[in-house]
Amino acid sequence: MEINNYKIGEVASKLATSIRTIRYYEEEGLLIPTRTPRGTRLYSENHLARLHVILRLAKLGFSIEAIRKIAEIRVDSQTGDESSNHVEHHLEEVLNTIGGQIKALEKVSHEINDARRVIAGCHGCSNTPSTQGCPDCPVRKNLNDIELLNLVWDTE
Amino acid sequence: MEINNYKIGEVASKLATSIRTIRYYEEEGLLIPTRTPRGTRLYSENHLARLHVILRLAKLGFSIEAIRKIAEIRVDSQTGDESSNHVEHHLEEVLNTIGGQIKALEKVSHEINDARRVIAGCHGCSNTPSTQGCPDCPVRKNLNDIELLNLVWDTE
DNA sequence: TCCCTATCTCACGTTAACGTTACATATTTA
DNA sequence: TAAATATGTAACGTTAACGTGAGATAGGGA
Repeated sequence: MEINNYKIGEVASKLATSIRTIRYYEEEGLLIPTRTPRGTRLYSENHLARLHVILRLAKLGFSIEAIRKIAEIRVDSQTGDESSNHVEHHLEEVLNTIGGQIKALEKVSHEINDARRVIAGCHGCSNTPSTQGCPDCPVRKNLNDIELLNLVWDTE
Repeated sequence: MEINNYKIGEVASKLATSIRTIRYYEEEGLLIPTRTPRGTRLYSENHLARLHVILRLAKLGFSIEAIRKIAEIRVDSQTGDESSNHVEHHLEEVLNTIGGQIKALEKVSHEINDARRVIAGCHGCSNTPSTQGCPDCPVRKNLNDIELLNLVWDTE
């Protein structure tokens, strides 16, 4: 079915990654190409699609191990009900982790926005705890509500 | 104002991190404690709040360098308009990056759910491209719509 | 066929973010 | 005050995810 085969150099430039990375994923068992009789690696369109997913996940911070476990869904889901439940459980975990990550990122995002606004309203003083010239400093007043401000505020 | 001071061991257990990590952040200039005359590190409540933010960001994948740059907001926002604009620009970048990360994570999350559903509807066949026994295999039919399925599908 | 670029397989190098002794003080507890 | 813990500095070790040559074929165009 698939007619096109690509050599590793083409694959690398097509997906904007490095040859070493592709070979590394092969060492890790994530992407096994076919070979010419002489040993040159050949990648099909399927390989490209698979590699694209791997790169997406890697960029999001998934480790090789985590990607490998996600890839094992099919295998395990075919080997009886118990292991199938095990896989379902693992997937739930993954989804929960991702969900938590999203929540945490949204929180940080909001805090950065809030912090920016508060700081903008404090052009006069120097924003240090020892400052006496700005007793109602908005930064200090929001330290408890906007946790990220503690990073901006000088440590005592 | 702040009365409580904590030694490094207390801080580590309070924030569920390691002593080495705290000292490492100090080496990196992110969290500078005061010292007793003899040299023992002392951390105030402010230090704790600051460390908590650092740990949150680190857990989200922010590098030390990225955290440092966020912490520099205050400093730079006080040094004239040009650098202030520079900081604003950097913050926009950070927010865009976070936003993109959130979108990408949501996409993966949806794909995992979709993939799970599709695979569940394919208990019979072996899910490999060479399978002839399942010509209408739902996995193959969704390979283009649900990119993550390419990771689950055996590579040709 | 000659030449040049691409690929191959080792195998050592690199960076971030800590972990892990080792050995010397400091502090706390019995 | 002695013993048990905690903390200090210094420095080498560790892991993941590649980067970077070295030296030897392979493949494609003039």
